[in-house]
Amino acid sequence: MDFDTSTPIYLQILQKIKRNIAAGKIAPGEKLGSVRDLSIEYGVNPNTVQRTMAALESEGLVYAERTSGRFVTDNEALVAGVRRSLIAGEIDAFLQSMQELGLTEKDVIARIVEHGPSKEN
Amino acid sequence: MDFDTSTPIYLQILQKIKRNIAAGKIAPGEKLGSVRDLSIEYGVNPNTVQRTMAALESEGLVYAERTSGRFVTDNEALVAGVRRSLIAGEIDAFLQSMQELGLTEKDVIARIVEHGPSKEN
DNA sequence: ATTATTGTATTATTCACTTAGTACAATAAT
DNA sequence: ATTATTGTACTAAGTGAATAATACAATAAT
Repeated sequence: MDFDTSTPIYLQILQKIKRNIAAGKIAPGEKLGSVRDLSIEYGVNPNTVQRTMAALESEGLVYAERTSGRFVTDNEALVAGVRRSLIAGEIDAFLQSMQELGLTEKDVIARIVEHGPSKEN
Repeated sequence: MDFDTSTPIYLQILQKIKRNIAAGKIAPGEKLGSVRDLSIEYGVNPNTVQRTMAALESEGLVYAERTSGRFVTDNEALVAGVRRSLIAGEIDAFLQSMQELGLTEKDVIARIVEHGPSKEN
């Protein structure tokens, strides 16, 4: 994984995992890699991953079991809420940004349309 | 101005000014506030503003004149290019993010459409 | 010529993030 | 019982960002 030097690594990992949970890429109840394994996977210090996990736990998105490992919450309502929150927040920020740069919502929609119909799922 | 603790302040100021230039809020050739004044306006150390300005200069967006102050470049083509680049980059990032969260471009457009017309909520 | 304003440079200090290394605690697996 | 794997805690060191406090350099205004 490639990190942006202008944002703390533990936050970048946090956001990545958070988005994966919100998107369902990591399902509720699913087990995460161990702190040690993830630190290797991300190429960072185990302490950094530990910090990420502490933050994710304080949000209630994951929980630790002493020696079994760490798991995504089973609270699907919470996950759904996080997803909605992420989407709403990003849309707001995006539209405001486009407006500041002089684009109306019509302009934005036109740009998205011509952006190229991507493959359907 | 309120800063995000997770990104260097000098970069946040950089992006804000850069966007203002791209949006034409600060016109080509227009004078910027002095380092000292801006540091007060933003509530940060003059050194921090100085660092921002050094970065903006390395991008060619502003230039300094010894005692007159600092000005936005007269190169309108450069400014226009920066604007296009910002817009294109943000649209790409936004659409990719929405796709990751499970929204198609149609979904996104629908959300944008229902976003604007309803100022009442 | 003097003054004020501007950009610029320098040194020191504090703080958060990151890494490194080590150790301990709990429990599933053997 | 022992071992391995997991989460967790701790100390030390290095780095970049931000602040604070000065000082110097250049020139427009007076």
